[in-house]
Amino acid sequence: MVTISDIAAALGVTPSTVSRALSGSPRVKEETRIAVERMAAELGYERNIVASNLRKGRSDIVGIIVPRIHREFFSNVIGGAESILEAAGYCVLICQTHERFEAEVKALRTLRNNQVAGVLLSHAIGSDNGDHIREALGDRIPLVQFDRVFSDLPGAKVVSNNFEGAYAATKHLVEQGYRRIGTLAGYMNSEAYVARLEGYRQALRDCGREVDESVVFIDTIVPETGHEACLKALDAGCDALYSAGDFSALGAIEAARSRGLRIPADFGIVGTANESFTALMTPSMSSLALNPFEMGRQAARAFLSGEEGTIVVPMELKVRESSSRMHQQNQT
Amino acid sequence: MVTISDIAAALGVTPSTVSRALSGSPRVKEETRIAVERMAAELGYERNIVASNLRKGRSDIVGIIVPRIHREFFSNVIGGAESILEAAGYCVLICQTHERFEAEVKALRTLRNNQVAGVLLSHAIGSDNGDHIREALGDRIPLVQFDRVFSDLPGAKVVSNNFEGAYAATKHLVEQGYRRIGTLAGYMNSEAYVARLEGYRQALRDCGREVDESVVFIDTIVPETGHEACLKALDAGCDALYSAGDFSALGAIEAARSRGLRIPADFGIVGTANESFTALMTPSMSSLALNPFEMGRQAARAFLSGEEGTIVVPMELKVRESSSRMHQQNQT
DNA sequence: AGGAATAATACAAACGTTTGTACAAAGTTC
DNA sequence: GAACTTTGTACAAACGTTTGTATTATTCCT
Repeated sequence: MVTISDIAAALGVTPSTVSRALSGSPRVKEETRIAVERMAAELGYERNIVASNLRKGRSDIVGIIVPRIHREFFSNVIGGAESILEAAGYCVLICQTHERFEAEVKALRTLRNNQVAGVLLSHAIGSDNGDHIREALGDRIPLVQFDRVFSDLPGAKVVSNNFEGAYAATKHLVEQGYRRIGTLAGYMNSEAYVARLEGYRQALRDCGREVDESVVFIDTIVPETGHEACLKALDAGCDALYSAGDFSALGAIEAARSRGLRIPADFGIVGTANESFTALMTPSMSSLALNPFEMGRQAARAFLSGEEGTIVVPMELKVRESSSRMHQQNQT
Repeated sequence: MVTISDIAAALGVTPSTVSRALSGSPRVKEETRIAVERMAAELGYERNIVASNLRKGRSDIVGIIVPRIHREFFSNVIGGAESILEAAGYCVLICQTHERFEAEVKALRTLRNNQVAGVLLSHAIGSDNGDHIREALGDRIPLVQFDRVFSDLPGAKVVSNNFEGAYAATKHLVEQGYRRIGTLAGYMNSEAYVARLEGYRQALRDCGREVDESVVFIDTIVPETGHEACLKALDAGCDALYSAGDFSALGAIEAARSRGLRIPADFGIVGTANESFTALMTPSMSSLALNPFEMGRQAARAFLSGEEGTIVVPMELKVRESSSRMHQQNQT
């Protein structure tokens, strides 16, 4: 491996001059800089990033911690973040938590020990506060949270307008003429789900419906729990559900069908996340779309700019067959 | 930050002893090791990985280069690899190429400059040979290729049994009574697609059909190109297609429907990759399933073991509605 | 031209770890 | 008990870069 010392020796200057020349310091003469650059190219020099990082105390790596990389939402966030960070000269280190608190702690430690320049994080369901995050990162490593955020942590946050989105989805179900609308609410230690639940409640109130907590089903996130909760909802007289996730909605649809109900005539549902299968299944599933790619981009930009605010990325209600009782044709 | 020197000072030993104690060298007394470990814990010491990497000349980072992280196949490979590597104490640096040669070169350089311990790679469509890979990695950084491999490069390779899989898929279409079976063959600079095409051809021959190259459509990989190619295939009298990708198959189904054909009665299709939407759409799409998670695991294991062979991960034909003309009920 | 101000470079110390070699103390052998 | 091995530590250099300070060369002014 050729080092700056090799270049320095070849040119009869010192390594420090070479270093400054290569990093464009104004303290080296234009002429010298050109000579250094030419020699570097000739010798095939490439900066040893590890040594550079050691000296500078930080790296050009940005860590991203997500529950599961193969979830469509998260892989798109990562894709969006990467597109910005890569252009800014950073690279991306991915860690998965599999929704487990311990894995999140370990990932944070790994990133800190690698002296990452920053961390983009969507916390595990298993974490119910951000103390471990604050402790692991200290105040030297900037943090940007996205989607699932702890609002008491410092740093930028990128979220969807969950309240407004769930509000719109619920109102849509009301407008479609469904009588009794329950919700599959997800995990209550995530503020995103809490906000969606609030949006659901507010929409019902604003439409003159009463909010019946007996048809609010929490901890529903996978098809199995969605299925189970839907059966209870049907028993409680529901003819529609707003689901805070698409996978639980999938389970709910199965459940409704197992009772012989027609969708959307007898039973309506709107999911959340706009997973790609929602548009392709039959009946196609209405879903409250997140914008993961844009969230990733915003998170990366927030890291780069160092600004601390909360960025809201709007959601969009995709009305499809599963909730279109009134022959609306605004299918997406 | 507390360093080994701090520990050494606190204990009245030297940093070298602390270093050896912490890495479990037999050259330090059990007693000393315990004292060091206790003091390290007390002071909250954590090894500076960057410094360690610099000294050792390599890091505990494994780079993974994929065309697109948000493609289900690749994100699952990454998930599989990560599950093995994480347990072995490595972490994972992800780079995307977006199918572009230049981006692949840049990613390789980034990884090399970060002194990664190894690289797992599925090359971009835009790369038609592996010279840049060999050059970038030299013989110091081990390479494991998966899915899309250049067979002339050294190092382990993890592939699907593309030939046998495509053979089975094509034979299945024959057995379902389709008369004229074309193929959407994908990109011919990827050996995986070449092998699938060969499997398709061999199956037809073995079934006593003649291979008609005019219904072999290459460079079909997205819905749009699949759609277009399918129209041509229909014009050429095809009543079935084996598609080397699911997305092109999706476009093909649209195309067949646009001609008023019923699926699978008038037109049959089998895709490849078993993307999650294939099972959920209507009619559900038969697909030749890859096993990306397992491929990722195998690639990671190959890196860890350092063995050089080719590992074949079997594909599985998922027969669903889009090719089930004969009332077979082996739906998955 | 002599001195001050400025520009360009050299020097040297870090960053925190690992590891080859040297060294001292303890244990073994005859 | 002297010579020799074994065991445990200390010493010091190295990994390649960055950066504060010192030094030399150049320019500018009166």
